[in-house]
Amino acid sequence: MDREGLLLHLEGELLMTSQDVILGILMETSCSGYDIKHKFETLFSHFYNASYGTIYPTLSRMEKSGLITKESVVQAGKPTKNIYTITEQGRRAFYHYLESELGEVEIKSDFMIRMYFGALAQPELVSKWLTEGIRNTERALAVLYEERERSQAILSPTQRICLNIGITNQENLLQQLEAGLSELGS
Amino acid sequence: MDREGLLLHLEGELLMTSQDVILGILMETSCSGYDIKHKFETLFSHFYNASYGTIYPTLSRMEKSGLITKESVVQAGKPTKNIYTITEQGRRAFYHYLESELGEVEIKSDFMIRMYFGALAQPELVSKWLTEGIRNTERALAVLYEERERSQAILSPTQRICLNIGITNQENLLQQLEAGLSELGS
DNA sequence: AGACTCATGTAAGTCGTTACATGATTAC
DNA sequence: GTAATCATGTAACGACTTACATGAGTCT
Repeated sequence: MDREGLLLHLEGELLMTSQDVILGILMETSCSGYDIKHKFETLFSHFYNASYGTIYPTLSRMEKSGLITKESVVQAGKPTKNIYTITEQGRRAFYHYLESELGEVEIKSDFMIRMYFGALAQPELVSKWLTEGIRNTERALAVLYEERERSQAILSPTQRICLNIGITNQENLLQQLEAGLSELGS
Repeated sequence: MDREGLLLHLEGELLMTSQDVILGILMETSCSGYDIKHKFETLFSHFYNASYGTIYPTLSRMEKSGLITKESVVQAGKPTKNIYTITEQGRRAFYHYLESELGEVEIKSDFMIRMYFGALAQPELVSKWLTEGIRNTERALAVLYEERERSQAILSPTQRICLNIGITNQENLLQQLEAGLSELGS
């Protein structure tokens, strides 16, 4: 009886975690936790982020489980840093992630939520949000433009797609926000 | 000594949570947990989501703290449902959220991460991701177009901005993905 | 004098997901 | 007969953020 019973959750989703992203970064070049955070804030900013409170404990855990190795580098005039390098086991773990099922986009946009409920707020508040949204988008675009300038020649084909998606998306967003602001202001 | 010490974290960020979004939904109309989930999957899908495992416990907590009231509605041929209605205290809490500082966009896109590391994957895998991405985007667009058809006339100005951003973003994404796929395929 | 960059880490707590548990009705 | 829709809820667990803690060097 019940031949299908007893824990049949073998196909659990196993979504992308910080560990997978860190493995990918270390596939390209060895990094410190600080370097990784910097990449999150520049290269990955429009599709991923994680705080130091995630990065450092994750790196420790990964070292313990043999996915990466640590090397302490003493520097003159700067704090000592820990450079992490991926191991063969780490590479296998990364390829395993690439073979796994594609996960959904997870997004929580406070700005869009406020826009949706904008009719319940005072018009000045909505204008403030739009102005702030425009400023944020311009800042994000500046980072992306700079990245394109700096690394266009060395980008892989898929990185170029990635960057194009980011840039066109932010440009579109900026245009919509500006149109919205002038529409509401009139 | 140390007159600035002793817990000076009075300006904690207090980011948007599910509770704020649920309050916003209930500002417009009373809903069951099931109805709220449905709204998340249609109206909010491209900028917010939450599972039943968040919605139901949040509704219970909100009722206990007096932000909403519950009414059980017995239905013929369907399960009994709990309809939640916002209270005056709940309205105040929502206005308080609207006055709070605008939070950053939180985004984790497995798809974009894979694109970024695409050079490390086999070309067929990348094509599969792109094809899947195109399918997902088309599905999202269909939902948005349908929403525009159904409710264009009754949308508030900011909801129209919201919908325009969603549609133009997805259209742009679709275009970029298709361009990317044909570029890689050749 | 103050701000920023470089650099690492922990502790407490929040927030949220997944899987489990149930079950009638309707549509194909 | 099988899938989808309608409907609610809990328990275990995982992932992540914030605040705290420290500190030298450089730039304005």
